[in-house]
Amino acid sequence: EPYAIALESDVKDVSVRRDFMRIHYGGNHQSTFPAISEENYTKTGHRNFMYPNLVQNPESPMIPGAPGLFLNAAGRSARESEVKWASGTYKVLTRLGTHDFLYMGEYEIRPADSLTRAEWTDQAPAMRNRWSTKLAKKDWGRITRTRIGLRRQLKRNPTWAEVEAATETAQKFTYITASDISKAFDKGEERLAVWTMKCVGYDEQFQRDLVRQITDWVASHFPGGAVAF
DNA sequence: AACGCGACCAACATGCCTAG
DNA sequence: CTAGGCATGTTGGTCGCGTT
Repeated sequence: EPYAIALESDVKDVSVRRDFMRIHYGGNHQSTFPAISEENYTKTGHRNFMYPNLVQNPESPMIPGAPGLFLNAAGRSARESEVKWASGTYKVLTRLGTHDFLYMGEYEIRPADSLTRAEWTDQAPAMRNRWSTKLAKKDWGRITRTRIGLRRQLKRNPTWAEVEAATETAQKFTYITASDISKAFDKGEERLAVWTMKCVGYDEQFQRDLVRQITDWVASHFPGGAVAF
């Protein structure tokens, strides 16, 4: 099932920093799906980038061409949620470590069944912890917090319409803690939505450009030389 | 004591978007 | 056109814990 890539490994295995990607291809240096300006799109011809990290997405591809899974707290399954990432392919660069994003290939991202309760509890504590604390704190955790808050009030699972209605109000359910969230996932009341990531191509020219540019970039930013990129 | 690892915390800047 | 706010985050530091 992995996509076969015919590119010499000393080119294929060269990873880059987000700072470098921001400067050469645009987008902010944090987002998983950074928005790319028209200007940068015109310049590079690329605007579909995806930068998963392995803590929140332990099933991200780690080897170019390999398939993977992308997780998201959508409050409902990927099949039920609004259509995202349906058109076109994405250049996936997985964060393998600090300053270490590696191009995996061109990926199609398609809805799948949500993570089961068992699949959640089998995950590493660091992964579950990360999701719980982020969902408690971040704006994008609001749907999950709302569902948990409503479940408490109603003594039953809220409908999607009820969740949507609640997000129209000022109530952001910030009193729902990371521990509350963690318990809700442990009980299977909340589940992470899942998308499959399938490699359908590999942009050799893109990777060759990265290698060529990163060499110059690192040389100019780290004149000492002995800095991993 | 030293070391490695993970958890945790706070600082961080820049491109992009939206409101005016 | 400009100003301000936002971004499923990254980074580097500290701390606690268990191992060497």
